[in-house]
Amino acid sequence: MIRLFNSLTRQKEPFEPRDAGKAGIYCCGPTVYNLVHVGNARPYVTFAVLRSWLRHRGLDVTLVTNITDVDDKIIAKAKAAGRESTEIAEEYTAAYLADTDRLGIPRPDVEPRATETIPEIIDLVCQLISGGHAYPAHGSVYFRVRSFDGYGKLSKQRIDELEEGVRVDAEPGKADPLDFAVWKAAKPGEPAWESPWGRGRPGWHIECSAMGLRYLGAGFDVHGGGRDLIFPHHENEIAQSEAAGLPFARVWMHNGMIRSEGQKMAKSVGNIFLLREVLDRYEPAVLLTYFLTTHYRSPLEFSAEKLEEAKAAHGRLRDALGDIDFRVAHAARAARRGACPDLTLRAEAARLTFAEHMDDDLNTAGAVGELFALVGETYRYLSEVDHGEAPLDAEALQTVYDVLRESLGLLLIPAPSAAAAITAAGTVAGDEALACVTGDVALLPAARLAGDGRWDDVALVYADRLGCADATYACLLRDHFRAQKQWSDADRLRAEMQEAGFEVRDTPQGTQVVRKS
RNA sequence: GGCGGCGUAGCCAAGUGGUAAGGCAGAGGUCUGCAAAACCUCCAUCAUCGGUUCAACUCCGAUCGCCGCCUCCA
Repeated sequence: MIRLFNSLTRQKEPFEPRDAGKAGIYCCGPTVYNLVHVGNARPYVTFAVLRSWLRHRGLDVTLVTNITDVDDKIIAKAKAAGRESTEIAEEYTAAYLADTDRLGIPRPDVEPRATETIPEIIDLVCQLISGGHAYPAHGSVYFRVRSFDGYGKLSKQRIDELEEGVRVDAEPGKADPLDFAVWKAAKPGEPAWESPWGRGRPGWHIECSAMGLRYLGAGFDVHGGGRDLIFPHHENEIAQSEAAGLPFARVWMHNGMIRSEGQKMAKSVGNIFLLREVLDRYEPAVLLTYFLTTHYRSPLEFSAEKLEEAKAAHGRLRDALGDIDFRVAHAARAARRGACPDLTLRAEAARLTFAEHMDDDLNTAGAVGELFALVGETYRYLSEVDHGEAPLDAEALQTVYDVLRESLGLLLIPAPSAAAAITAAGTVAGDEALACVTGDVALLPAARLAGDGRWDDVALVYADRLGCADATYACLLRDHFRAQKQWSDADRLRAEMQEAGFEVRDTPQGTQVVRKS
């Protein structure tokens, strides 16, 4: 049973989709007036993983993430730059798509634009007016907060208390300072659409109501976004939709804030790190590991140290995958082979525990922890195998490998494929290795050059091989040198391989390489 | 002032009414031609103070500290 923490009720609840077997999720997307920063990216990752998990659980999931491409901030930015606001919107929409694509997570199923939803927005405003929940004034239309009994049910605020804290300058047409615009009259030069109230544009909030209802229908399953959107954004979305007679989202999920130097990462604070800058320095898998090793509702500190930690942590998982694959490939060389039912059971147990964590309000941190626990136990077992205390069970190892790989896949963390991560040194050694190496026409000169100590030329030959992610021949040659105790040659070759982007490890089964990340 | 959240080892971070997963870092050791990886050992009584209970870190209350929202904000 999947349980999700619902911000509306402040507790975990069993997830019961509106339509059996389906799930509709709406995740607040960007207002396109700036580049995406790390904090912005957290919900995108969170809800992509939620979709992934729900699909794994057999649900037909639709994830909608809006792109708000008409808004005061876009207009302000355009004015400041002396450009058209549509131009700004297009530029940052493209940047948003490009940057999030680099994260490597699959796109939402629907990515609607506010500007493509104007008719629905106008319809919604009309309904609100006819129901007495909104009123036109000076070409704008305002939502009458006090007309909706449920106002404040998400943020747990009482209207009277909000009233005291109002800091916004009262706009001339507003009947109540808390009322908010669902439609804004356009000033000259601003983007505008014809409406019953004159030319104008949607207010902030209304576009999400319209798009959520349009693509997922009334009473859809999950609405998500950053915790900072609870008020007023999400509160207002609820008010606008439900006052119009359309039940809105049934479960609200809010991710915690990313912090930098102890404060929320925000443009206004000025402590942002752009997603693209981070991705220039770290591969997506590292950033995803960083995000997912903390529960989505907890605040998360962002720093270089944290990323380095995530890199190291991810490295252990990646290495484990490579090591296990290597062992399976070289199972034939194990001193003793046989069944190890305990390891198989352990792997299956990990699969279940992983699932339990994921079912429990998407506890990715606990789930990843279980993966690490499995890795630790597998290494312990492997160490026993090396000491002759246990037989090598290639099938059990394969099961571990599969569990790790599948699990990472469900978390959308890229795991290197077996072929790319590791290339086995083959099943020959000593003279056989040399025969194998020299038997390869392309490598024949390399071996000779190596024999003559012409390492630069050898490197050139290997560059081709290594470039295509295949270090098999280099491994064979190195095994040969090691078998002949030609240590300086072996060391030199290792250096070349490392330079070509591989980590090199010596094992009883031969030279093992792992592509560096 | 109102609403909400958090406080677990050097750092990060899961978790539970019955005596604390995991990661990073650190110390020592094993393996190893060297290296790397790995393995072994060591490293917390869960902010503080009360209360409930056979039993609490986990429930309740108070205190202290930090953070978020109430204005744009993922």
